[in-house]
Amino acid sequence: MQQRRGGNGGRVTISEVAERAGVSTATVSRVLSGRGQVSAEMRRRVQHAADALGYQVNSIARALRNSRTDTVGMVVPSITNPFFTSLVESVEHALGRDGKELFLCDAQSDPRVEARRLASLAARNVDGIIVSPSHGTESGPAVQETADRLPLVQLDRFVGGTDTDWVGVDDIAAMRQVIDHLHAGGARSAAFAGSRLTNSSSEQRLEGFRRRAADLGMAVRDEWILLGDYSVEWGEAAVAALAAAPGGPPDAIVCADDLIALGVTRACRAHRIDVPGRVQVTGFDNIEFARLGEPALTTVDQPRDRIAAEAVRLLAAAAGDAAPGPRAHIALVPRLVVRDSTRAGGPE
Amino acid sequence: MQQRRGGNGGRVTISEVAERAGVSTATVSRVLSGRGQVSAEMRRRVQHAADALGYQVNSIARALRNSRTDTVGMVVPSITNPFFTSLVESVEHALGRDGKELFLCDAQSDPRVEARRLASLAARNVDGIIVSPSHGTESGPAVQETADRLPLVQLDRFVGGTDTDWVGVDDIAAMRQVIDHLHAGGARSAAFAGSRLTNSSSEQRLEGFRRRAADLGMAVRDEWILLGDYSVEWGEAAVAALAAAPGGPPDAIVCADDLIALGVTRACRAHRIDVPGRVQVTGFDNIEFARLGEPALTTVDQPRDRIAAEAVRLLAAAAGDAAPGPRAHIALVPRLVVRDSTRAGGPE
DNA sequence: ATGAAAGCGCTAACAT
DNA sequence: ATGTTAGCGCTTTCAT
Repeated sequence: MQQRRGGNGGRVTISEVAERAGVSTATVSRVLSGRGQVSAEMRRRVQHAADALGYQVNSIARALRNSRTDTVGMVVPSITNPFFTSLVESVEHALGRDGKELFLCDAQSDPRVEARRLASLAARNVDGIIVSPSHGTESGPAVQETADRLPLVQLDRFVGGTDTDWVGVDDIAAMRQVIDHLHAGGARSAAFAGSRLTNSSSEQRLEGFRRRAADLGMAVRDEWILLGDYSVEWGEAAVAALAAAPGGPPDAIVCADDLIALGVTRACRAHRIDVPGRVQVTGFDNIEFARLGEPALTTVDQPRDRIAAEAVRLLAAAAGDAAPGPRAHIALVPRLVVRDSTRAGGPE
Repeated sequence: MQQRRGGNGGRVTISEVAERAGVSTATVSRVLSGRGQVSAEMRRRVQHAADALGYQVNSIARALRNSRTDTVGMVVPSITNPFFTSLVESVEHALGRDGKELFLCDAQSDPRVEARRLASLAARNVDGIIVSPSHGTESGPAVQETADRLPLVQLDRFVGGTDTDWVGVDDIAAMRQVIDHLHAGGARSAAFAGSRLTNSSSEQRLEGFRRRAADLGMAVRDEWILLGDYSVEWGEAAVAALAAAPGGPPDAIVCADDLIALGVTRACRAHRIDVPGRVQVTGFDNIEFARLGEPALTTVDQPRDRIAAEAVRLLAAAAGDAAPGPRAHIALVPRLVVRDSTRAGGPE
């Protein structure tokens, strides 16, 4: 076992390797970083010495020198939200193909924490930042400041008043599919359970819901627009409110994400409201647990791998350019996944 | 808006601040890092210049100089497993109190990926590493090598043949509680649905299950020990196997984690096996979704905040010491959470 | 109290 | 093809 020494953690440096191999540090560097011309013999000797000494690069030193870290930072609103973790997984895969690593931070749904995380990622010289802003307006300043310093792309959510790349889904189009499906299943009135309008997903989804419901002449009462947060608890609370109202709940409850929908279906069971018989319910995101609900959730599947790939591509492009180039806003159209919480069968 | 320049991302350095304030870089450093004696006047001037220029430390440079990064690395087997994400959340909180940040990596349940992540964390000079090893034996070499270089504590899972600190739960004691509860509910035979024995949690939990079931004279047939992976799918598959066997499933199915248990209860619904009437089911971890199962899961609640706090404490202690000191293995006794997937009511 | 200067480990001109 | 050397941005002796 190796003994820990010095402030360095007892790390072997290239000069030790150089000394042992009887060459200069430059040669060692050339061999180990694989750049420049070195003879086979030198290469062998250096490699041997490095192995014998158990040399590992110090990427801090390398980063200082290169001002590149091969690391991308990512900030998500909540690491316990399964949608974001699967998005993280997709991003990691996309990054892996470029030999980059991910430095993940949790904003704890708090713009102040988020601002700290962004600053600290910038201080650590990450090569780029992927952020899903936790707040629709308050996240703005920190996101913009960060974007002014290094490549940044917003993912899924978007914060107003910022000028950056963005990749996400077309919430309006998604909601159109949802409402059409519900309507085909016989729904003539609908409620919306979302989060307080502090982020773009929620806003856009509500907007899409309103628009298409109006198009189809579906009844949407003001007291059926229920805004809380992205959580199971909130879904449960929403049903309690809906059930208590005179006339009972509408024909459908459209949820802004699957967590809420899971809470809604659970509460419906508790309140003995048949789903989808009495009320149809839809989610959004298609997290793994969506299919486990009772009944399994009809929901909108987000193309996470594609979203992640586009984000990584934009970042790489931005890193290459000297000048900031024009911004891209990429909205992918998601797909409706029909399960058992809605009455299947369209017009045909 | 600021323009990006140079290889540096156009960052302001202390020499620019020094020049503007008309002082030396040493003074700037003293002011900004809050160390050393500086007159109030100087402090003011430097602070002013730094603000005007929008100075932010370059933590790469600082880290190279200090060989300290105030960052802790964490590696988990799977970032999509809700148990690990909530553990991450707890660790972040604990770290936040020390002003440290977390660099989170996903091992994708693959010891080779895990080894790469560990090496890369070490290369980035994190101050310590918290790892939940993905494999019971194959994770060994990489974990030990890393532990030889810097403070490391294993969390939750433990890999054999390593000499490091560890914090987790007492799986044997936990299983004892589970089996006693099941037995009190009338179970006289039991199956175990876990993961292949490639990690300590699974091994220990099976061991605890076997021991206590034997103590109480519960029937445990070999074909009732079902080992797959920690996933909902595996839980579903396990029930299919159990239901197909002559005589049908045993009185209880003990699961090594909640994901498996969620799959088990779901499959029981599909197979019209009443839970807890015909079969009692238990989970492990108490993830958020455990209470959402149908029926809600009886499970073992892991004291995540406590586990995280102990881990951070051990890391801090190790960072302080020059010599490696004796190892600590801290096993916390978890608490059984009784819900609807078991027949409640103990002996009394 | 302040400044000059060395150096953390690495890489890339620039020599040879 | 290989070596010499000058820094990347910061902190910290050591002088003054």
